[in-house]
Amino acid sequence: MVKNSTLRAHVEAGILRVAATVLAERGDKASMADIATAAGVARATLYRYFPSRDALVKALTEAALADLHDRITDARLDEVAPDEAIARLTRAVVAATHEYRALALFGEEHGAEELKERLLGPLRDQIERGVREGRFRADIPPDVLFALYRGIVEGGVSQVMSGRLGAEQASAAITTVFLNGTLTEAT
Amino acid sequence: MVKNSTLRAHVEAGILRVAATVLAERGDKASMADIATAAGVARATLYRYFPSRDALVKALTEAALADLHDRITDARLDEVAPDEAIARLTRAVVAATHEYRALALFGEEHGAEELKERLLGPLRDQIERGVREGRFRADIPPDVLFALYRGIVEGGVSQVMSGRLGAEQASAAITTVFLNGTLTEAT
Amino acid sequence: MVKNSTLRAHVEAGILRVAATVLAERGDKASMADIATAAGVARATLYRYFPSRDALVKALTEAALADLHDRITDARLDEVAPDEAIARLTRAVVAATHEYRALALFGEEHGAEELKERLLGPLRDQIERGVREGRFRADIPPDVLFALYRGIVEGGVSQVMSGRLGAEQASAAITTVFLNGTLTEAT
Amino acid sequence: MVKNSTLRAHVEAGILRVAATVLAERGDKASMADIATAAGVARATLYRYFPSRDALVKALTEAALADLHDRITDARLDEVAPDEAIARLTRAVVAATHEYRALALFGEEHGAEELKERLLGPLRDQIERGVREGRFRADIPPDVLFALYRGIVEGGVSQVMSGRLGAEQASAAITTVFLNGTLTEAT
DNA sequence: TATGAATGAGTGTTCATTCAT
DNA sequence: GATGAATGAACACTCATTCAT
Repeated sequence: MVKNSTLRAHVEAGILRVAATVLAERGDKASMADIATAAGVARATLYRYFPSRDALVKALTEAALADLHDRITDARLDEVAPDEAIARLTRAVVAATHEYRALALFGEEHGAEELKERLLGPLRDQIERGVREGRFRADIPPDVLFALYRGIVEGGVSQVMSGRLGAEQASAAITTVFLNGTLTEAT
Repeated sequence: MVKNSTLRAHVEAGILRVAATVLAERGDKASMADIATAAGVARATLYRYFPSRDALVKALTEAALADLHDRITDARLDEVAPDEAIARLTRAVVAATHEYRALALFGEEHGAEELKERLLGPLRDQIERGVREGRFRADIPPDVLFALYRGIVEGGVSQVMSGRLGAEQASAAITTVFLNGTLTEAT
Repeated sequence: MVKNSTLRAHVEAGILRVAATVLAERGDKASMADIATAAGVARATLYRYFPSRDALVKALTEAALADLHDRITDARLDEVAPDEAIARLTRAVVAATHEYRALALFGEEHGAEELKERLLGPLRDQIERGVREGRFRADIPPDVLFALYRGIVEGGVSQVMSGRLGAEQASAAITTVFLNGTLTEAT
Repeated sequence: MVKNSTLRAHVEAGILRVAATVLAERGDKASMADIATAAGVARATLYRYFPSRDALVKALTEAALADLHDRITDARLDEVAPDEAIARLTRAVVAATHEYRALALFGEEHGAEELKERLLGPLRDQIERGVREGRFRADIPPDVLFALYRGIVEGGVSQVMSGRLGAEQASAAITTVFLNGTLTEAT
């Protein structure tokens, strides 16, 4: 049954989608029962697809990161200036995060370290490049810039997730505030 | 024993300090046992001081917010321009947050709503004032600016808490990035 | 599986039976762990069937009272003289109490007030009827007679539960002592 | 300090009195804290007088039984007929039980076995004597008569404790029902 | 001596996970 | 393959009891 693996993949993806939503809504205190119910399956069935809570979370993380990976790869970051690269990255991250409600991905929690590094890397790289090329201010260490950027992104995504902002608007706001700050010309 | 109440207050404060650290580190999954152990007391003793988990969290929230309240009051925000006000607020928030590891304060979770509003209010106010007075860009709604600001602050504080940055440095970075962005003049 | 609900009901009833015994033996200090162990299930399983201690006690109460209700209804009390009614009631109460070890039912403790009233009512009624009809002594208020009757029944049931007496013997003893006292004719 | 032991005895007696009340009201679920508070002393002080819960209960039991013992001794049971003996015993038991709220004394629970036996003995003895002498019905075993008697007494005492009946009335009702039953002559 | 403080051993309850159908 | 049932390992909280002042 060639179809089997495909079917299973579909169910898996569906569960992951639901799980992402539930975890985003109820936070880490969402129980497996909550997720199973929301997904319309029995708890034991949920365990058939993901043999443990960790496995589920890891799968969720990987899916989100894979999605993000694709978007970043598509962005051809090296072909544009660092600020445009930041703009593209921001759009990619906002879109992926919104898609998977996976805000927490940036945290230290869950496995998938290699994958995560593969993704956080480009972000870091672009900022470092910008500093190196003199486009970004050098008075703040790149690490800090990166941390602040992550913060802004989380703030912007939270606006998207609460429905107060569209993904495009949020991306623009994040990008422009990070790049240009909030003051008017007069500064 | 006049000292008694003071002594108790000291122990209480000590436990709160430890609890703040533990909760910041392990998150909501830190158990009362964890906190008690970290504080060097038996679980039952912890319950002597805070009769329930909620009471502990609430006390923690209130202590942190009261601390922050004092700092903000001291800052005389209305007597300076919005950007200087932001600078002072940032310093106050970073210091208080670092002191109490109370990152979560900005979240929606725990009670103490009135107090929290009393504190989030000034932040919001300053941003709105800045927009109104033409110091801050008007192309991004104040709400969004506020959310992004919250995000940057969280990012900066995380740097402080991990020891990679001093409070003063972090405050400066947060402020300057929020106000001026990351691009060099050439933009 | 039509059987499923029935099976669950059987298990429930079994647990209730055991719980009644344990609670009767160890009193209110019997823990849920005690009950679960006695029932041969894990504590968590006990909670599957009765989500809280209160729920268990309430279910137990209701089962016993329902049983007693049936027996009393079957007794057609109004069709016989008060003393025969007392005899029948006594047999019903002894049997039901023995069955469910539910001595405590007569206490004030647990919910199921309406049901309880439906059951204590007939007892009270028969005694009052007996007094009204001149069959029972009028020099003792019906309330008191009722209280004494309850006491005798509890005494008799304790004999049954400790195995020193059969239900039928106990019922007869209770009835005859209550109705005729312990003195020989000569009185 | 000769007075010391006397003073201590007074405090002890006072605590016992309060403890009897509290235990009667709240049952076995009354905590040491409850008792200490009701007695107006700190928990630790309560423990100074009674080094454990069991010790307190045992002391309470012994006090009640000693009181009862005195009353029974005063009753000169052997000098009167069994039915009069029952009447006197009933008055003694009701009074003592009411005094100490010590209904539970008849139970199997707490130590003080020898003392208890010294007291339950006379009750049993009188009933057996009554049977032997042909005053009490012989168709019910003395053990059972005794159990039923205990039940009636408990029922009557509960009326006294709830204030619905005076001790004298209750004693009379208990005695006459036990001896003569509830039916009118016509039986 | 009297007491506030500290604590170990439970209790009720929940939840992730396994098993039998 | 899907599910209801069962369970062990926590967790929040309580209480009888001990200790230091």
